Amino acid sequence: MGVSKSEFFTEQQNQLASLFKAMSHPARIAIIQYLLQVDTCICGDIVNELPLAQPTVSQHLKELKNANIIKGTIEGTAICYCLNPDTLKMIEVYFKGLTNQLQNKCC
Amino acid sequence: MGVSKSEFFTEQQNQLASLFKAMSHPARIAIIQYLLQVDTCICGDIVNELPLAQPTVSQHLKELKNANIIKGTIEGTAICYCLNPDTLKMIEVYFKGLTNQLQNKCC
DNA sequence: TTATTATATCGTAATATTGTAATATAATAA
DNA sequence: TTATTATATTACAATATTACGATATAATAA
Repeated sequence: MGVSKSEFFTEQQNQLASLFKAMSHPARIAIIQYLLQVDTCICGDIVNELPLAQPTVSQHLKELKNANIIKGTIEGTAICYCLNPDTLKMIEVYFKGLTNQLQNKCC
Repeated sequence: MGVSKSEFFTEQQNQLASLFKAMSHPARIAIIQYLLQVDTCICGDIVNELPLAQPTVSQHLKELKNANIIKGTIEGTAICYCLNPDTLKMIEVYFKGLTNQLQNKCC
């Protein structure tokens, strides 16, 4: 049916799934890595960095913004993009919790 | 077109994207959390833990197995499932690297 | 052998995602 | 005002995902 039965899962499970979905495309990973690589927020040359048409890149940026992985602020005609350290830190902490819990148990 | 242009991205970018895609559904997050919660590998009651039909759960388990997030070993008529600590550790390390790099820069 | 039980696969419907051309918007420049 | 430039939105085609009924497989039990 293509529809996730999200109502049967917890808020946290749905939120984590959305976050990972935002990172589940190589173009969006490439955007994250590019923003990490450059020294500062980058104003308006992300489209040129990717092998995709402008509307496609715009769509990917929108998904990353909706997931709070990046922030964009308007700067004249351009838009300055930045990673959101809080969200990335949150994911790191989640996986740290996972691996810590795993050490005690298992297989 | 519904087809990712994966050939234009690096191997690492595609691999990370696949890994996150495997975790981009609440049912698969629920499976991960359930395997973490129980003390040991769990043999054959994952279907009963989820609000989804057996073929659907089987499909989700297959995706997690393909992504190396869980391992399954046959145990008589049942299958014992376990988290794969290596993969989870790898993701944790990736995000640790991200947040470390972020501290020096930014916004 | 014939159940029974657990899991996988197939087929398919409903919906979501990806990508782009065309177009719109919004800020500044001439 | 009319360009120009940067980004967003719309519309749509191609493909992928999600879910499940029906069925297959595979191990054990009776």
